[in-house]
Amino acid sequence: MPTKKRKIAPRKPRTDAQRNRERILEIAKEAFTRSGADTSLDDIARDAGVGPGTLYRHFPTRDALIEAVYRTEVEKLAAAERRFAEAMPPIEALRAWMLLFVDYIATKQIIAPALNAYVGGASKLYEGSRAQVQGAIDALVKRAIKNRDIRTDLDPFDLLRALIGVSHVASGPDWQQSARRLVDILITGSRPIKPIK
Amino acid sequence: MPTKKRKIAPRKPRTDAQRNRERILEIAKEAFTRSGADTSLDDIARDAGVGPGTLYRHFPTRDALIEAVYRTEVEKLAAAERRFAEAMPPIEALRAWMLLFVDYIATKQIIAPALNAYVGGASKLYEGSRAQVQGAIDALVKRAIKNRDIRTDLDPFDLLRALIGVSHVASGPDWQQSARRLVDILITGSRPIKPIK
DNA sequence: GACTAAAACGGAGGGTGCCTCCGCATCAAT
DNA sequence: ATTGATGCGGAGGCACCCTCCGTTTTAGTC
Repeated sequence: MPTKKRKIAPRKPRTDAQRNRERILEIAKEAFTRSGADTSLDDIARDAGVGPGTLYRHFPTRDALIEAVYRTEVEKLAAAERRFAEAMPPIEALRAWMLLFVDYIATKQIIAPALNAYVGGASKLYEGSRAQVQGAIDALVKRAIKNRDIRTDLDPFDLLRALIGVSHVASGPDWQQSARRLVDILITGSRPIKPIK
Repeated sequence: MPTKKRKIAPRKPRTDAQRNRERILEIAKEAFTRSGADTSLDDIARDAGVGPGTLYRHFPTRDALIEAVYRTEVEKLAAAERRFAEAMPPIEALRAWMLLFVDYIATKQIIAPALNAYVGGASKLYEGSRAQVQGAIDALVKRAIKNRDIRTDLDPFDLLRALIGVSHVASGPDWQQSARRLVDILITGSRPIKPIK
């Protein structure tokens, strides 16, 4: 059996497939950002210049497509975590990242439903990017705890949940200020416990 | 012109219309609770023993139907506010109501989308019940402020936003505990400002 | 360059849900 | 009993979802 690793050679992926995939992603990103996450997939396919069959072969479900679009965005968030952690004191890094998170989610409505699937656990599709976000907030919280900026028993995942909530709700005229106030409240509430009065 | 108030007499509403309306509401409540807010409306109509036309005449949009189903639930929340306010000290009443709110929303998924429309302002449909919820939390916060339990600059609407967020996300194995922790954080963060350190 | 088999394409079409329209049935008032 | 208004319901047009499969394109081979 001279086949070292399954079959003889894995063959090179076709270039047209690759091209189509990217084109669909690009169009989908626009469409989702413009018209929300329930845009017609047939429309997206048409705009991308492919048949519906092609779209569905690349992305079997709507969620799969959303997830793919969304993954690149998540990577930017993870990158911001690293940047902030280097440049600011722990508690400020955490605050800044939380604000960025809210802003990010709010402007790209695509993500909200996907995020809900995080905590809902309804779908296994988002596992990959969930880990990224989780990793980012874990790092920030751990760092802030080590610096005694926040209480030791804070579960980062709780904070993530609250953040998703806040973001989800972000819209309306003054949501920016409201979000800022809420993040402040969350951070204040996460400070080390000090008996009041 | 002897017509005092528009036309002569407003005529009595038809009994069959009334009956159908109630039957639709009943079935819709079941269906939404059982299968989520995007159950087929044609199905609901069929289960209620009426034609789709009848359903749509009574409730022109899906949102209108959800709103109607949801209104009775909101009234229970408002009632709870009054009960708590009488029976507990302000801060505890607020906490208890917040927990009830989360629990309530989480168990009846119907409501979540409707709540988002509150703050999103996308729809004018929920104005009525929005006022009820707003009234409840306003009263609780005002009372707690008067008692110096929480900071004076807290906007009740912010708290409502955060609550909706928390609720929206409530699911998964340990969401109950998570929600409790988050409500605690929110309340701690809403305490009067005391310079730390 | 010609050949071949695998891989990908795309669009026709069946299924389902949304919502409207309008001829017909039912009801309140007389 | 009559009548005009009010409500009923389901057929049907539209849009979207997703699949299936005959045709086209491509990578690897000679």
